[in-house]
Amino acid sequence: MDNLALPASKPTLKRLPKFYQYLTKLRAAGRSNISCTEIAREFRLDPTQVRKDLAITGSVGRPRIGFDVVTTLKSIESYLGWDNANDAFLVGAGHLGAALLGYEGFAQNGVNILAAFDCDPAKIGTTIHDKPVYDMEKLFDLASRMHIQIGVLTVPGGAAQEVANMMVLAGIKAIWNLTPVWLDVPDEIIVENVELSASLSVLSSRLAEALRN
Amino acid sequence: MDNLALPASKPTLKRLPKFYQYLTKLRAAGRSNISCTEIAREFRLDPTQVRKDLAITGSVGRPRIGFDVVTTLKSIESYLGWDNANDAFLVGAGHLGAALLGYEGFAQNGVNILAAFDCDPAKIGTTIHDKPVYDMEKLFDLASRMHIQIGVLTVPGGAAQEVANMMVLAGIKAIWNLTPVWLDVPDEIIVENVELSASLSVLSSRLAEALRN
DNA sequence: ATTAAATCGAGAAAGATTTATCGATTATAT
DNA sequence: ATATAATCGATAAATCTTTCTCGATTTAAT
Repeated sequence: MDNLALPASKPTLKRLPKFYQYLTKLRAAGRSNISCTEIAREFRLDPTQVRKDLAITGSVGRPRIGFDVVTTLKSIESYLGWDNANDAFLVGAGHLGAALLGYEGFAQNGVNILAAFDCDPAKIGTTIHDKPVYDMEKLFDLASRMHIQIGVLTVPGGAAQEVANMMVLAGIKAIWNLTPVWLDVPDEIIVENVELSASLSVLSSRLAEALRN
Repeated sequence: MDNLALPASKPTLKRLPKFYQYLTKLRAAGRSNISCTEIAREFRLDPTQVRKDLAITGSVGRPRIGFDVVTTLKSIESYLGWDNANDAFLVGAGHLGAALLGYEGFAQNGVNILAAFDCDPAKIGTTIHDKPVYDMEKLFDLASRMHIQIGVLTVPGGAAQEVANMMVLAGIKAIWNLTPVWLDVPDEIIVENVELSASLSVLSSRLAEALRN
């Protein structure tokens, strides 16, 4: 398992999980192989694009046959690092946090949420979707002692930077940021922003434009 | 109000709301103007990029002074169509749906959620964050009669396509899709996908790569 | 066995986005 | 008043991403 792993562009990284999900469905339906052409049709992409994306994961296809479904699933899993999951803490057990605690996508994406943290006494000590909710105060201590690598940030915007700082101090390497706040963290910390506001804005302005014409 | 509105690229459309949020903070702090250089520093972007983005909205700056905060906020609002909000229905009042019903970002982004729909009898008839929850059965009827333009999709993946079809039939023009499912809808329907899974996957694979080195 | 059709992989071309360059403008300091 | 430094706007260059082209490969049909 040498894992030379070519670097993929962000767009590629975003398409691969979609292919994965689609391939999973195919496997369940008993399909043993699939062509790039067909995957491309499903997602309205260019077949070459799909081929290039899959090539990065190390998958190889055969003319007239396509790609083996099971092998390709394994290639994607391995390329994306889903085969050895990283432990994560979630901070902010509000509605969004609770939604994410019940999100089955974590396990599938190589992320293993161990616990949630909040400062609301009503939530501390309870469990949400079987995950314990601890006092915010314990975050630093637990995260550093358990060598947690990923932090999921679902606190209100006002607290985001402060919590992020704490995560960094506690040794967390990557932050999945679901707040609308741009986080100021050291360069070596990986931050992925889920910009709900930005996405909504794209929708609303595209609609506004469509309605003008 | 001629609104010739130059078309913006998607990246631009995603950056503008960030600038907006930042400018809002500046306004609250009493700042009257800001340079592209400073905005760029805040978001680690190229100053020219920021200038181009703002230029699209019609904002003009002055050398040595920068952009007027209040005027620029107005330009962005107007460019993104936030000044005349579109009505929306949300379908799927689970945790994620509930989180979004309480999300103050909608109003700010030109989207006005009027109601939620669900098929769970325990939820039907209640309100969540002051929004009524109606029976799914009523979606088509209400959406078509009220000329709802935006649908927010937070149902489980398995129901996504079916609900999307119903939205389209009811005359909805734009779908904000928070399910991991790729929706097959007519070309003229605007779909914005919030790919939680994809975003998480980017995080986890970037972390996997960082840990390899 | 031969032909035809589908698909692959590699590389070139096109398109989109970001970054760099440069002259013009304007507040601030001398 | 003049010089200086910051910033703007426009254009050009560079980079990144997607799409196109084409020869090679492989199954299925004749």
